[in-house]
Amino acid sequence: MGIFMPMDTFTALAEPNRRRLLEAIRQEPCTVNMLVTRSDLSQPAVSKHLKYLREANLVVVKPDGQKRWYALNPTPLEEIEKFLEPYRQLFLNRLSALEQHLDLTSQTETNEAD
Amino acid sequence: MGIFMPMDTFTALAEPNRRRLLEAIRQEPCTVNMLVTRSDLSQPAVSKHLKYLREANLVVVKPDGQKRWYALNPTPLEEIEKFLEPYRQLFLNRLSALEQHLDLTSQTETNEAD
DNA sequence: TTACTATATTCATTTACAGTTATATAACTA
DNA sequence: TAGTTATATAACTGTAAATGAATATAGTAA
Repeated sequence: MGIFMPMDTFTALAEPNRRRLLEAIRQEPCTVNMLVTRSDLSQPAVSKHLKYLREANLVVVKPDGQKRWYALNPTPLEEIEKFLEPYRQLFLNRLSALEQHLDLTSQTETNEAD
Repeated sequence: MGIFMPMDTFTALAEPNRRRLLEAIRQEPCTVNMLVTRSDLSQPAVSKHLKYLREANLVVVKPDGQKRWYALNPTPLEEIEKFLEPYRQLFLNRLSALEQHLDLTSQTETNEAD
């Protein structure tokens, strides 16, 4: 009864099997059967995951006779990239925000004590 | 009575409210009440999301009297970063794998036709 | 002690989704 | 045409998790 909500990028990537399917598709366009063979999933399971990846716009399909070629559309991943960007600097110097905060705080307190 | 499975990084980030909480915590360490004020969530809701972020090891807590300071631990985000890396090149030249594949295919077919 | 503040947890309800089996559909082949 | 292949969908079951209300816990202050 609720309105239909297509799956977003983050949710689509939350499922490990979907990440593996996407990895396979990234390396080369795949038919459903190729993905069934290369995963340990049943054919309906693969089809259902592909449906979500389609909703998230992470893959595109090209029918070719009986087969349907699934190919990567990396564009939605930019959303993840953009989210991650402000954090990148942080885990590069590998110092937790709490440690940094405490360092800055004690620094400030030291300065104020001067 | 299944075994306890802590939430993984991808799943923790799949919830939009949790991403917003993490954004706030990234800018500066926050108490729960600060996060309640800055979000439109109830206190129990915030506490529950923080529990998941703790399980995913994305935040650390420092008790300070009644308050509990939540700070960012960016380390688990490297997992996302690592996953994203092979895709980055792809959405930089902004050409879907299917287009590339078709281009290469027609190129090859043209060559074969020669 | 009591009252108050900050935070966490429990409980009940609902929703989303993963996996399976069975079936439907469409394209191909003989 | 019938049979087979490739894929999708429906129905079902089980489980994780989102939400809200009520309660519990722990620290603080009087």
